[in-house]
Amino acid sequence: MEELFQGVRIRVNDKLFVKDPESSTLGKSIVEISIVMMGELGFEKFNFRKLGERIGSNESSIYRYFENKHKLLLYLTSWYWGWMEYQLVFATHNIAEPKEKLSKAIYMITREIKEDSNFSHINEVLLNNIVINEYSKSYLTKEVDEEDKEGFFASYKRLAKRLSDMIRVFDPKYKYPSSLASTILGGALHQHFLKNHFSSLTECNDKVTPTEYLTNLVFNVLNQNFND
Amino acid sequence: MEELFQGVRIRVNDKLFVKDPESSTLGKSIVEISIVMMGELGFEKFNFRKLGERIGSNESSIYRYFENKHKLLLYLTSWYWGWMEYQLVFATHNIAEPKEKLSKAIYMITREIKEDSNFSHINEVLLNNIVINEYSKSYLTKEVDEEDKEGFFASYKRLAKRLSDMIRVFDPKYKYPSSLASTILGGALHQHFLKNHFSSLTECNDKVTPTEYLTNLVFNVLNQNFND
DNA sequence: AATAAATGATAGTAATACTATTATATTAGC
DNA sequence: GCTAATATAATAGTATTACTATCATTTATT
Repeated sequence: MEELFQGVRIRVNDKLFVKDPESSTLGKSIVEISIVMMGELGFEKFNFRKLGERIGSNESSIYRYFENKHKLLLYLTSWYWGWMEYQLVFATHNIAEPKEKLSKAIYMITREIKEDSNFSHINEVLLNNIVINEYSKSYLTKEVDEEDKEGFFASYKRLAKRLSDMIRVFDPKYKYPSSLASTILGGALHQHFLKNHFSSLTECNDKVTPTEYLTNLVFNVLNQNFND
Repeated sequence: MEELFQGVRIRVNDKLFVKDPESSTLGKSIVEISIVMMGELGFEKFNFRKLGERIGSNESSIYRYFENKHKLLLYLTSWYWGWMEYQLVFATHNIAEPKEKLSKAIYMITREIKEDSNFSHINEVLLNNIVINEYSKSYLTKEVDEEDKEGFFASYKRLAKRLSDMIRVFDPKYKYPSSLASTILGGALHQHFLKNHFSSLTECNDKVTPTEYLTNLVFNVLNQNFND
């Protein structure tokens, strides 16, 4: 799988940056190190001054790439969901059987990312943790509707659409494919968070994965005779 | 129901405040108006200076009640989950039949709060919206583990426990009662948010409620013969 | 009326989230 | 190899936030 990735670039809405960070060494290191630092400090304590110090660059130079840290978070998470969509499509495209296809999709979305694919300066393992801990902060804002109109959440929505389409194919009678897709996407992040911080609120742990829990959930919900 | 509430007070972990806001008029108006303003401005733009101006009081006086706005958010959401637990217990205590009991519990947790119970200075309709939009910010922090040890999330955990217990009673063989309870709690907030801001990601709307979706989900998941 | 407690007014600090300006380094075209 | 353009760095400055400290005044208690 790795080799094919070499030639692929994840597209991100270009309104999310002032200057494309992929277009220069500094830009790439802003993205690379912001992922490391946001993971270490959390979104609130992370800022451009600290990032500048760490990469040996000037705060003002970072502002030439990203308007502010909110936009940077949107960029990072958009990249992540775009990457996830690619992973999903790649992993499922040759599966014809609807159940197996959906099952694989759920696995791709709910698994813990454990190895960096190394095809770019972006570490997906670290980025996965940022998504778990910070993603909801990117849309739980007063600006969400405007930003949605600008297409800032497009990659997430595309992914959700693909998943709900697979649900529809598997069980055309099920009435809530979009809601279920959202529950899988949101629920996976939430279960990963709970297993790390609120273990009493979940059965998930080292042995029982969010994948296992959510796979069981989805296939018990779907294809029932009493979808009423 | 209303009348009984008159004599009840929702208890909140007293480490969440410096001085009990229930103990004075100023304290109550801090809580009351912070709910209004946090709803209007969102958590990020809300601050103690603006709150002080609005209630005609001094910023420094507010700091005598709450250390900072993060603690205030924890206070408000703890109150909400404590109130929700009370509502849940009250609404289900006389139901013996496990399915009906669980069904009622799901309704209580997932419904849209539409009327203020008027038994205090706290408007539950507005507070419900704050919980939908801001709750996750209260725990998606680097301090979550310490704060959990201090018991700041106790009321949420108690509620989750009650719900998972009802799931266990209804279907003792089901392997993920805690995870499912978390999914109901988190999923309900998420579906309400989606219906307001990302309608393409959910079937929920004015006609189809999150309650309907989640009730269907839970009873399809539970009591299956193939819980494997 | 005396005392304590609560609140208000004012000022000040350190950090954040930028913006603007100018200087210097790097790169690209000729 | 020189020139011009572009990118980055350095410095300074502003408005706002998130407080803390101090002292004055109001309100409640005995």
